Amino acid sequence: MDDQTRMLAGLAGLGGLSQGDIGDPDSVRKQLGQPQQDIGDILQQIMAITDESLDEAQARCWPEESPAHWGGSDDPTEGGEAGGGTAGGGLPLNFQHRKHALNCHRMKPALFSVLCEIKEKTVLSIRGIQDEDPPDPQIMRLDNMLLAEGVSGPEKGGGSAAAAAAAAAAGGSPGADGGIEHSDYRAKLAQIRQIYHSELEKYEQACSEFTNHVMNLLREQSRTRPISPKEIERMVAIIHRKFSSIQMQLKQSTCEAVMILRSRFLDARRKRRNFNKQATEVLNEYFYSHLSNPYPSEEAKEELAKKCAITVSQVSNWFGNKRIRYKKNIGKFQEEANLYAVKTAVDAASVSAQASQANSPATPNSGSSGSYSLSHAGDAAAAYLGLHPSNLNGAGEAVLNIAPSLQPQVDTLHHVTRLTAGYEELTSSSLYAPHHLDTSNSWQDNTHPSCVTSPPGPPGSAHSDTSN
DNA sequence: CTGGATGATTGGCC
DNA sequence: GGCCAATCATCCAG
Repeated sequence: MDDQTRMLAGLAGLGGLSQGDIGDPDSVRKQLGQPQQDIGDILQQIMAITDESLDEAQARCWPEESPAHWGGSDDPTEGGEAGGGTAGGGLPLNFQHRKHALNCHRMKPALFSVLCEIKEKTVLSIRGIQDEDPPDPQIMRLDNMLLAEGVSGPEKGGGSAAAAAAAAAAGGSPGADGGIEHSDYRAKLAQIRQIYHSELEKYEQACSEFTNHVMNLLREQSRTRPISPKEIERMVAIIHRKFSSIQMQLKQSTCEAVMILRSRFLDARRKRRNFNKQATEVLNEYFYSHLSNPYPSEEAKEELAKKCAITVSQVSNWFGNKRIRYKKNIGKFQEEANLYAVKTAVDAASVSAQASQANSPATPNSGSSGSYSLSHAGDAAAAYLGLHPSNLNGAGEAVLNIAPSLQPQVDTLHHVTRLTAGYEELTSSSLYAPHHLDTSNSWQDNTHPSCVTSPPGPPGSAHSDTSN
């Protein structure tokens, strides 16, 4: 039998096969019988290549450097030559021979087309199972965050802008060491950024290398088994998905690193500095002179902030803390309150004295033009020195129950209050009426006296704020 | 080193 | 949105 007759016989044998039988090499061999032994061999070889493991295939394809060998030809038979040539380096000789023989065999195109037909059907069944999915919202979130933190954005500006914004948000006193910590933060952020980008680059490189490798592999295999371009595309998409999940891990850990860095460097609590003495004094003066309503307006807050060289939110924080801590333990603040009341009064006295000198003595309230007016002094006196109606004797004299060491200042205060508003005004005004904190902890309309010299503070209320 | 003081943050409420 | 209350994290004097 020459080649031609063998081929014809082979085709005739093949024609008798049903579609299902073709899928089974054993049944093919059974039906072909001994005379068509070579066709059975061919089939076996095809199946062997189809079942070829990835490692074997890799050994065949990977050494090639130039993509030129798989690009050109549409003819599978021609591909054998090209494939054999490219796979030359380091391949077992018998393998090359087998492959070459298979590719050159006259039966190969016929068998290949049958395989294509089968593949077409099976591919149809799996097509549509996995189509391109929408962009992962989580990875978008991570991207946005990295962009906002200045890690994944443009090289310059993003990071420092974010750091500056964070530093501004942290507030705090403009200490000299703030700059050092800030630059330290930027340096660390830049380090994270660098690591992130180099890792990202590595992943991208690895991804494209692996994609190329798989594409080469598939194209190489497509010469001996049917692989459509769509399948290759799908495979590439799968690879990209896998790598993007790795990228997401990288982004996640980068975000975590940035968060830790931020909390370490920019958390204001970690940079807390006590306000300077002057600032505390200014705030305390305002607080105790407005004890009836220690809620500074926006304008007052701004003014205090300016005076103390702190931010408005720090003023708000300070008043929030002060109110709550004062309320919790009035007894503890008694002495402080006395001191500030006296101080306020003394200040008022000096203002008043200046005013008296400057103006007519007949204008006793002329000193109220300062930041803390004389009415404040009266307010303070009423609030802290017990100028409650019940504490006034019949002659309108205040019965002051304060420490002996404060007596000189109290005398001054007496003087001041006589000079300025006078007891009548104080007692008839509503200044001290709302100074009291009631049991419901409301600052206004309370029941217990504002007299800080005899505070009814909760017995044994030992400052629960320091529970930590 | 320790405990109180204090500035800042957070969560709930109105 | 401002305030309160609880809490955290740090400062600082003893």
